[in-house]
Amino acid sequence: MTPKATPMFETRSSGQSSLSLVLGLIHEHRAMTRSEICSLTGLSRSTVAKLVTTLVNLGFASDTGAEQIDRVGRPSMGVDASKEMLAISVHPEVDYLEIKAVAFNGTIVHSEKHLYDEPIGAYQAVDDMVQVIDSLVADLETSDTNYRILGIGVIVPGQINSSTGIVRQAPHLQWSEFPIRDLLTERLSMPVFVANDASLGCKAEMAYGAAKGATDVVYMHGTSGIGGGVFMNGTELKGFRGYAAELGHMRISSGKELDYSGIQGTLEALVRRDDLEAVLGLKNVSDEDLEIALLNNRTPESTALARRQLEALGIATANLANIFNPEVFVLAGFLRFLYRFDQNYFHRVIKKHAIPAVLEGMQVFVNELGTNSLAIGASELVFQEAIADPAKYVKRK
Amino acid sequence: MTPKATPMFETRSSGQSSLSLVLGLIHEHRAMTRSEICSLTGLSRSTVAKLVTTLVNLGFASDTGAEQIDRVGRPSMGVDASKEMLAISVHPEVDYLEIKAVAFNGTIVHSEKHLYDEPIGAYQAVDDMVQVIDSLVADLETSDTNYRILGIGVIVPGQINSSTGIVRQAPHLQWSEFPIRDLLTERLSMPVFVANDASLGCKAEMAYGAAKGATDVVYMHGTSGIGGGVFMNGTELKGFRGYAAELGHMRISSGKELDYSGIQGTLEALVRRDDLEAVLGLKNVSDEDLEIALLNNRTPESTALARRQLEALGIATANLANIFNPEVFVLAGFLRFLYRFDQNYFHRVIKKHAIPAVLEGMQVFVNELGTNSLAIGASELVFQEAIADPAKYVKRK
DNA sequence: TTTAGTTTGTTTAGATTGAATACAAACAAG
DNA sequence: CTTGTTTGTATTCAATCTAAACAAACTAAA
Repeated sequence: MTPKATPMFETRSSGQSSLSLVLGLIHEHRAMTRSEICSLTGLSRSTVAKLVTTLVNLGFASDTGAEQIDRVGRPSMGVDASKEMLAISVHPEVDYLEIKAVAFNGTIVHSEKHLYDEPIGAYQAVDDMVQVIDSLVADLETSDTNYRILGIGVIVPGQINSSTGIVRQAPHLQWSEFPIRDLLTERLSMPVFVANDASLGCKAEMAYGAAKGATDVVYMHGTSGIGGGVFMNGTELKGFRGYAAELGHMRISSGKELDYSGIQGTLEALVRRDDLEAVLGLKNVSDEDLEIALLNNRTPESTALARRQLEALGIATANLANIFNPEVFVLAGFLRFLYRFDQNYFHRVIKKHAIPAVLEGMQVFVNELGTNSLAIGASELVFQEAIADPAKYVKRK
Repeated sequence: MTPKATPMFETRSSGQSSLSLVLGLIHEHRAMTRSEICSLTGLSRSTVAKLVTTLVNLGFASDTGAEQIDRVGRPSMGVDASKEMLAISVHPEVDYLEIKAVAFNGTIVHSEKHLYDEPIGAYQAVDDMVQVIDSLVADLETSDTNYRILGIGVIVPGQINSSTGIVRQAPHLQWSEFPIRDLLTERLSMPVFVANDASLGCKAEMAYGAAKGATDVVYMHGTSGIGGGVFMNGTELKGFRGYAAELGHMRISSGKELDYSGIQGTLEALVRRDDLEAVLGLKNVSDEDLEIALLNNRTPESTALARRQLEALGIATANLANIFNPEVFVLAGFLRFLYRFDQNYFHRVIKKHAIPAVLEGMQVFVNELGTNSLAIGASELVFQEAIADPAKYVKRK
């Protein structure tokens, strides 16, 4: 008997089913009525009824009574996204490890942060993650609510090969070639997903923040370096190996400044948080403090520097506008207040360097979501997987 | 009665059906056996039999007898892509108008080229297109073969809004804001599709040329300016309004040279075909002649210029590698022989400016397809639409 | 030549999904 | 209390694809 060849394509039965479609809508809206589902999906009432029942039985949603009032006709019954299905987000950083639990309806059920005095190695970090998650799982199991954990989403400040789950390079953590996904999967016996921090920030802003409703989004996040996330036509730009959207390394000038990767004239080399702190006489301050100082204590020097950085950022933005023709541009991290320092100047720079057609209808926003943005993005990694194949996740006894 | 709200999503019945899947495979392979379809799609033999029968009845494919030999087992029956279903490609350029007819199995059935002594306006061009197509259609109707024309694909050297079919700006043709799709649809009563030339070149190279099999491809085409096409994860990068992939306008230097759109330091301003011609003492020569001159008559001046241009092209390529992490990079037009002038130098520049991870496994190729590449790309616009909904196209009597 | 084994085509009988229809239920406005 | 509107539910029907059984067409080996 010849081994059956693996099909190149997915056939109907395993494709995007209506069950996924409805579950995705419930997750996105947190709460909705059956009739809303009908009109949004175009499915018939009988089909929606059957699908919702299935989802309730699987534990992804809960039936609420009829609640709508003040309208002609029989009130439609409500469906809520589950409060019990959870994703756990894990965020290792230079000086802390943050763990949160996010429910399928978007609420943050749990949050803890462990500070480190000194940077720890990759293997030590995994040990710590396992320990914290194990004890969190134990807590949740004994809780009154019947929680069910669908998986883990790891937020990594560095380059990730999304298909293998290997951290290729995380300069600030000083990790490299570290197979974090497999290590965690092995020790936690749960699905584990790994992604870059900027890409998760973008995902979250698109789902619930500044870029809500947009399908073509470019996101830039300024921390020590500049990370990027790009979604085109609603799907993430990953590239061949998953290293796409390294926007900070884009070269825009012939200058000789080096960025964190030793490359000349790049965005990251020209727009530096350190330089902004230095010109204001600060060091290692929080984003909040830096924002206040930058916007309120304007000196000729700080203005000149901010202008120079805004020009570089504007040229980069114009380049990205020419390349991607995005609907929305989101600036996060310190780029948020660099932008606010002189929005008008920034837009003038863009206008000078982009072709007019791509600027029509393009909007620039700063991030809206705050501290929970990355955790929500990480939870989406887990939830989207569950949404794609809800039948796989049976309700726990 | 309330008007039924338009569904946001497509439900199963209108989604990607197995019929489309099989038709797409037949189109791609030109000829294949039923059993190959089974193993590639994972569909059962009975389903494949039914689907193929449907496609043959619709006229998209023709049954061929069992032909396979020298293997154990009953020979599988063959299916050929139709030789009678046609797409017509239309290519207006500064000094000519080229019309070709491409069959569903990829063969070029007809080709004609009309030269112009002087540039003609957009409306005159449409008049000419209509006239040529009408007479071509009349010819095909009276032919022995029972041809059926599915639609028209227009190749435009300029920016296209793909959703509205309006030519936003075609600098060489001197067209702007020209609703070419609607004008042609109205006068030809056939489906008309319009796309940018570089994007079609990329599509063709991916389907049948240098980038065959790749899903993440960046393509750059050098003519007078530099056009680009990008496909990520198998789908074209279009952006919000369809103006994405304007790669020639990417800024990579702080120099003051202006490109065709009056923007400083862009790729298009630094890598110019005119300059190559000038340094070799040529003017308005064909790509073939320029290639021979450049590669064979190397002078210190031409070498210095080619090196400068290769450096700019390399920096741009590195930028695009960082942004897209493509699997394959395709260089077409005069970039083809600029690359061949000194491949090693080009690769050294890339290595210097790109982060190492994105270069792993990335391949640089020159275009493989020749003169018919754009026509094949344009025919794909038409055929992909037919493949998506084959039942819509009933067989002509 | 015969026989066994392999692969494919064909027929038939389900399984699954979702639409359409009809009817009942729950509401607002007269 | 009636009418009109909207939603939930049950039943029927159509479309799509699988699975299983069997027949057909081939190779290879006895």
